[in-house]
Amino acid sequence: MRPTVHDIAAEAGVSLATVDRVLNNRPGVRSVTRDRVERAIVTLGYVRDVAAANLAKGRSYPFVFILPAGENSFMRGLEAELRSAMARSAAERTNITILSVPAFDAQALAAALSQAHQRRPAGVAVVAVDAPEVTEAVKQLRMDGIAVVTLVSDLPGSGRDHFAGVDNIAAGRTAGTLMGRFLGDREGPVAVLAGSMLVRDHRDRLEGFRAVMGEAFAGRKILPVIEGQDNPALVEELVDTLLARHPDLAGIYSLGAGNRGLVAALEKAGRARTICAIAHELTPHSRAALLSGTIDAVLNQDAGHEVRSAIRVLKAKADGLPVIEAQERIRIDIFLKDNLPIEQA
Amino acid sequence: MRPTVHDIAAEAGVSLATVDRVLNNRPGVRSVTRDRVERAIVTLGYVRDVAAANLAKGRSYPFVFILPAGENSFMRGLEAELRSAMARSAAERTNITILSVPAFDAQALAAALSQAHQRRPAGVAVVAVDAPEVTEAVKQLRMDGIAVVTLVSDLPGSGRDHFAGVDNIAAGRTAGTLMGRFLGDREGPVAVLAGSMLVRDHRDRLEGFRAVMGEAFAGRKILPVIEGQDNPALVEELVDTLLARHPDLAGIYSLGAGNRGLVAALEKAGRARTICAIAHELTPHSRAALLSGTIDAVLNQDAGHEVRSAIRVLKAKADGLPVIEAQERIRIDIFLKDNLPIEQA
DNA sequence: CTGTTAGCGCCTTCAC
DNA sequence: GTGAAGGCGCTAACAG
Repeated sequence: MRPTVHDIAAEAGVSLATVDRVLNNRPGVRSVTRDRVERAIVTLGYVRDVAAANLAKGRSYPFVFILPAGENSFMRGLEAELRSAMARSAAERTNITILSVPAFDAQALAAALSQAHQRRPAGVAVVAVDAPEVTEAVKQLRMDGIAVVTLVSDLPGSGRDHFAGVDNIAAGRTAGTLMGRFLGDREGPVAVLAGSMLVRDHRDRLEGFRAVMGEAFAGRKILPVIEGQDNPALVEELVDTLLARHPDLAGIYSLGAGNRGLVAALEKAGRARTICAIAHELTPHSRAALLSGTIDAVLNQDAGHEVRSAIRVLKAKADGLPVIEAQERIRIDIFLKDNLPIEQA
Repeated sequence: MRPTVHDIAAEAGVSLATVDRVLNNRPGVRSVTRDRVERAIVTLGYVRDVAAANLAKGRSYPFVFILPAGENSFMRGLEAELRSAMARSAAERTNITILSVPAFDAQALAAALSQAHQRRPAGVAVVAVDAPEVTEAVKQLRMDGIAVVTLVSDLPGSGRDHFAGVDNIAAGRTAGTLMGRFLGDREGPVAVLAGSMLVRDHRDRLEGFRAVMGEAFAGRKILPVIEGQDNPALVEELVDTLLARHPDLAGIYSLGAGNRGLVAALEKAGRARTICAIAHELTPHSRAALLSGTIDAVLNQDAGHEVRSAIRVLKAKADGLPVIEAQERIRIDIFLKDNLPIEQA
């Protein structure tokens, strides 16, 4: 049987209360006594039963999650994952509130952050827009000891505790390698379609993509970036124009959302099979387009992992515990039509 | 505050013990009483606190894991993951024993299974070899109410409770699509290198690969399968011969282990960059080869996920609880040099 | 059939 | 500074 607090108390010749004080390094123990207890802990190889500790504490963690509103399927999927995490919140002793803000709107986001602040939560997770007022709002939270995790899109320089999202430079590089190799010797330029250069994740993907294309496929021409605001209708319009203007277009890298518009435009023009399309985020639409062959590859970040990681990290930070960064790293999934995961209910 | 057993007892006008009996559907409750309790559970929206239940039960789960011995990096990585799960076993109330058997040896595996049987564990996880004596041994375990999960390589028809591994037909298909697209118009045949046709996972990958090549890249010639027994030295020898015989070889799909040998042979022959190589399992060797460009893509199954999933499923089966199959599905990861995960310590 | 009681391992008053 | 006692939510004897 593994040792318990009783065993330590016996071994050290003190009471349970004292052991507990040492365990949670609370004040009120002479350092001699503390030493004795710590020695007992080591010799017995004691490991605290976290479940029992939480049970006794009855602690719960109030968190606020701030997500962009709108039709964006990825974000709606993320919200669904969050809601299913909330369903488990009884068991996990977490208490989550969702705040919704217009996409790409720094002002609104900053306001939401201070609204979150007023609730005095133990932690906040936010899909960041890279702007000074947002950075400032995050700093305010941190100054009040509230843990902050950026989700999906980062905000470096804000002092956030952690970023729960993928390495978007690497994601852009991955897209570049796939594009270059899938195209092979085929002639023609490649277009890049982004949501907005206001968010860090899109900027990073672009940087990675351009870097690889420059290094490994230097002969390939990259057209200027098109910004579709993650809005399917706008994306469709822009791609219509693009296709009309470039009859020799060989590939499109869509690094943001709104892929419904991309797919519609490609199919309408009858160029779904001839243009190599690489997009981000597995949604019902991108999945269908992958299966039909309109999209050739989808890079994905697992929203469920991101949400669960954010919650784990917020808990750890709230308790002042260390985070094993390597363990919280979110992978860049590559999906072809052949390795699609089973559709969830 | 969420409702507890006390609240239910009060609401239903019974004692704690009765509530507990209903909760764990143990016998000894009149159906009228049972109904009353169940109604209380629903009206109060009660959710059992699993942590507290486990604490009270003090239950622990003795499991046996049977793994192939040998140098195979993937299997050693799997074992490492298992050992780190064992390190957490205090917290998870699990008690794991590892049994090691020679690879691809059905006799030895069957013997190990009955050795595991004698320990009367709550569950057994096994990397299966597809042979009648193994199937029989698994059936024996199941007949004694011991849960059995196959790990990495499946054993259909054995009545195992669950398979913790990837869909290897899909993995083979994925490799096929990547190979076909990476090669593009480039001429030349493709070779397939397997470990052994005795294990199900290798057979399945081959099937998927051939299917896609036949459907989508029908012009491409596939050479007869080479079996390297997952042994680097043997693989190197076989690939040496292969390369000598086929100066026009365009690609190699290595669907088993022993990739050290493959990499050595390709580099020795100076054909590392001209032949498109796709392999399985991310190990220190395949990672290095991916970075150097000798291997073009690696398909991976996350050994950590597999181990943790196997343990979760064994626990659930041991408790007679249902398993959400979709949630235990193991993904097929695709790695290029650009999206390699950070190296773990 | 049903209820009482005493823990599981830990934390938290409140005395001393 | 330290200790004793009670309780977190649930389960498991053991009585009735």
